[in-house]
Amino acid sequence: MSNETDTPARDFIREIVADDCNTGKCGKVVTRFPPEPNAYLHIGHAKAIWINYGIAREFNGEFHLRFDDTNPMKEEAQFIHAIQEDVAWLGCDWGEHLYFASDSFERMYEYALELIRKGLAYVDDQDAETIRATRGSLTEPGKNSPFRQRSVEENLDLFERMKAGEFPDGTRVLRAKIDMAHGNLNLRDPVMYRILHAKHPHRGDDWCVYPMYDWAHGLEDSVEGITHSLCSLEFENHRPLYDWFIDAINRDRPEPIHHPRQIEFARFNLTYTVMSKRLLRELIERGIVRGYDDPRLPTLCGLRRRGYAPEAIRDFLKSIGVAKFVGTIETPLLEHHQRQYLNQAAPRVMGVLNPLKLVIDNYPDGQSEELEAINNPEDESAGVRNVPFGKVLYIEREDFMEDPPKKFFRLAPGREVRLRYAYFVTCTDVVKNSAGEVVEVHCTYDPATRGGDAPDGRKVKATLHWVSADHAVDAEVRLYDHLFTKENPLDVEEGEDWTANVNPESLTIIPDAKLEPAAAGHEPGWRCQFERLGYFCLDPDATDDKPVFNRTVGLKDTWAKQKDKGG
RNA sequence: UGGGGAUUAGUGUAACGGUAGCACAACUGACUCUGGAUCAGUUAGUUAAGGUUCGAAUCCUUAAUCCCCAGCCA
Repeated sequence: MSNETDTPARDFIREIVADDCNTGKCGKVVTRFPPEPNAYLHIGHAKAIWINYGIAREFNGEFHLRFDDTNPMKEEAQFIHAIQEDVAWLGCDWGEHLYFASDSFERMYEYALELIRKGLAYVDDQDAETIRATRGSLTEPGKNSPFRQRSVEENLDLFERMKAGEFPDGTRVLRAKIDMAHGNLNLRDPVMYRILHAKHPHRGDDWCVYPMYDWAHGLEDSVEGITHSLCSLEFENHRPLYDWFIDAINRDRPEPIHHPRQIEFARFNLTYTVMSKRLLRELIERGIVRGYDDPRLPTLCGLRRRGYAPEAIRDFLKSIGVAKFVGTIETPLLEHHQRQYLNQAAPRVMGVLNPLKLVIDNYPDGQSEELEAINNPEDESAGVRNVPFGKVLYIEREDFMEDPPKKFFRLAPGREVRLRYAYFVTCTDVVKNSAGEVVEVHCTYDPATRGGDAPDGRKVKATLHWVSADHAVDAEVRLYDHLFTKENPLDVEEGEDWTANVNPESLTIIPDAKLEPAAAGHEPGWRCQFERLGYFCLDPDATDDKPVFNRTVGLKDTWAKQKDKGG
């Protein structure tokens, strides 16, 4: 069950927002998620989305989705669609509030003109290299541009001509006139506009001067009436500039524009995976994974394909909290929330990954019957189904041992176990191939135990899942493990490639798993539990005659742990 | 030698001058027609040193460590 109905935790941002509401500093709370349409979203973005959406919802406010599309060199329309799909899938509804920063370009341009007229911005003819060279360093002040003292008229003229397309890319920029000696480098006459003759995915060829993030972002927030602009920690250094720009516009302005409040929170790292755009792209380009939606990736499309439920992702995000400490979350916490949710929500089914034939010698030849099974022991409303049973079955190879150790409760020669929802069977014999491997297990069954209980009250230590050989559906099953073998994938030897820790066994494909009929006939994205094995999700690669399942997450397995400890 | 942040069990996160709590992980045990789930329990923490105070994770001072910033990226 999802935890979403619990009272929300009061993190430091929610306290600030609540305070601003109580003191009348803001009316309706308005937040936003402002992705740049140049990449797929990952679980880290989900935190930002969930904080912004969650706060808007809790305070009965508004949540906006805004594309921060100020750099046509990097942005593509395909991401605009993919991002909307992911945000919607997460369950964050922006309603009518879909915006594009580029729709405000006209307004931003007018504001820029205002700054020029106030002598707070100037056109700089220096090239990028010179600007960088004169910015100074972390410990040394920068130098003023020789163009810093241009007249307002000249600046106005030049900026207008920049916009008109008179100058080639990179020849001029508009800069804010602040302080070339400021300790915060962002305040050393930051660039506001650069010339880019490029086709914009949303505005086409309308513009050839494009605003920089710092100039644009606060204005976007202001235009939309954002009250709390919640972003990640690396923008802390930019807040003084965010505020400076809006204050500069409002200086001597009869009608001041809205001034949102920026608050920063920490991103997080996840063990055994990477989240940076660059690294994710490299994994794909080098063929280490199949694409952005590879189920081993922490991208939202990857998690979706893997079978992660948005409800469970939200529970996870809630559980990690909101603070200013950049921590590393252990992947088992993410998995815990998937199990917790799926345990309530996923119907059970029986499937055998590594089939071993089991023949019931005293069961009549050619006979079969149907046995009733519970669809979800955690949810009575899920009802029951019939599972076909016969003389020849498949059981999990790991569920049989010819020479079992003490703590092994499952099937072994002479031992009686229960076949789930079916009968008690006792192992009487095994058949081996020439290599000495067990290829067939022979048993007898007790007809009196039909349904799974013995009338005489005798107990068995184990219950096995099984599939009738005559009725089995063949399926491909993909098992996933961590993409990296180390908690911190980037922990590599000096000089070693960063992919050195890629786990060669992160994907195991089982081409010939056997499933009960109820596992067939579903739509991609259908989630279920294979009893005793884990949660699985139907992959889009599935065809009509061959289902393909991804293992979302395994069940906890104390026997596996036991086994590991033993040797 | 600059500016901005951070630091509470293994990992996250609460405690807002008054009993350091919760979750995950780990470990016991109970129960079980999933070695799942559930239930009960155990281990384990305030970066350091001073100071203020009846009382400090919390306030002050100093130090240590870590993160971010020198794009015409966001």
